Amino acid sequence: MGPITGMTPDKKAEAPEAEKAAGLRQIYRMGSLPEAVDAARPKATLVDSESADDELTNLNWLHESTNLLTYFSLGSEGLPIVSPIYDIEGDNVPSFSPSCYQNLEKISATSKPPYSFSLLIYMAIEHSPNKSLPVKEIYSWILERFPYFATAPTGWKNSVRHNLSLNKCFQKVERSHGKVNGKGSLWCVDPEYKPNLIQALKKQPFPSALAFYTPPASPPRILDCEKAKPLKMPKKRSYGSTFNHHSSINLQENHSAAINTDPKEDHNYSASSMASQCCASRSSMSSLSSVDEVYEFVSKTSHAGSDGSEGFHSEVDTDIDYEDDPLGDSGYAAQPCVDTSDKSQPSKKALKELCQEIDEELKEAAGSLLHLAGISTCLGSLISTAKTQSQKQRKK
DNA sequence: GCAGGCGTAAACACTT
DNA sequence: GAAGTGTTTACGCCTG
Repeated sequence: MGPITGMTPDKKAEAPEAEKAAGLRQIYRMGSLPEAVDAARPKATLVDSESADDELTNLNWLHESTNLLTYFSLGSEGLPIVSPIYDIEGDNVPSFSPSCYQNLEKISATSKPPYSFSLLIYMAIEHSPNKSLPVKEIYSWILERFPYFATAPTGWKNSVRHNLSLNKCFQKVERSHGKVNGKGSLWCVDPEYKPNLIQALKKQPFPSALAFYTPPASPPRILDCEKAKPLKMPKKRSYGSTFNHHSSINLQENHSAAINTDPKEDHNYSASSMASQCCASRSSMSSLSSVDEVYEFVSKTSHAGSDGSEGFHSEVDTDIDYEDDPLGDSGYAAQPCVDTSDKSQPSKKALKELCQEIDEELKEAAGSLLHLAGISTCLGSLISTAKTQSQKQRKK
């Protein structure tokens, strides 16, 4: 049944692209940005004081880190084409300035993105407001972000579908009950494997992958894939094994994903990175304030505001039927697995669900705030370290 | 050298 | 019937 040709001419034709990609990776690693990112990545939960000190007092690291810091701006706008992952958890997440990816963008337009298909799919799904997308929209998202595929052989779509089918990380969910909205089903990320995907993202050369991943500030949202019974039983074979379920990081439990005490997982962070330093700062936020406290606070706030509060975007606001808005970002976002027949006469249950959704949104917002706080802490720490170091040098 | 992850191609069934 | 979608199998490359 399988191909006789194996690596086809297509594959061979891609070889130069692969070289480019390889070169690209080198570029990523050569640049100060990823190195800076690496430089500050914590290697373990707690770095021993000496090594920590070494890292912190290393001027090269500092230099690079400060270089890095000049790159990102809070609230910067625009989407770096090749690094959409920063946006995974929301549009308000601070991002690197697109300028720092200018060169990469140029390259990426013609070269293969350095993400595996599973990650691309993950990013696409996560980018959707409701964390679920039909295959077609996954194509669109990838095409939009990675123009490379516009000119790539159509086989990549096959690969996407292949990944969706095979990869345990992805679950097929029914579209809205009793409705037939075009072909195919919606696909979402299996929450169980989400941390693993995130971890896989961390391994990517793009610093923003980790630096600006906003850890879930709330318990896993009840998404379509969680509401709906997966259409199929866990059937998938090896692809999902990339992400050993048992060794996965529990981001909910320990939202400092970058900090992993499991030596087996440590290789994932073999190179310390600025990205996770930011995350570390974020994680160190636990010393600043308890996430739970924020949950509580936000929860209370949301309850207080749920009876008419405004100004906070809820998915419900954009509850446009996918049928009506097939191309819009909002479309499938809101409709899947929600019986639209309920909308005409919002029941208490519907209202409760709505409140819950707003609640979740607020919790996520809290996460973003914590995230910002982490970055702020990170910046503060770096600046003070820089000052200390420069003072020391002046004295010498 | 081996295993696992990944990308790719292809065949087939099913749905729209 | 065509096109899109989903599943499965097979193979080669790359990396640890």
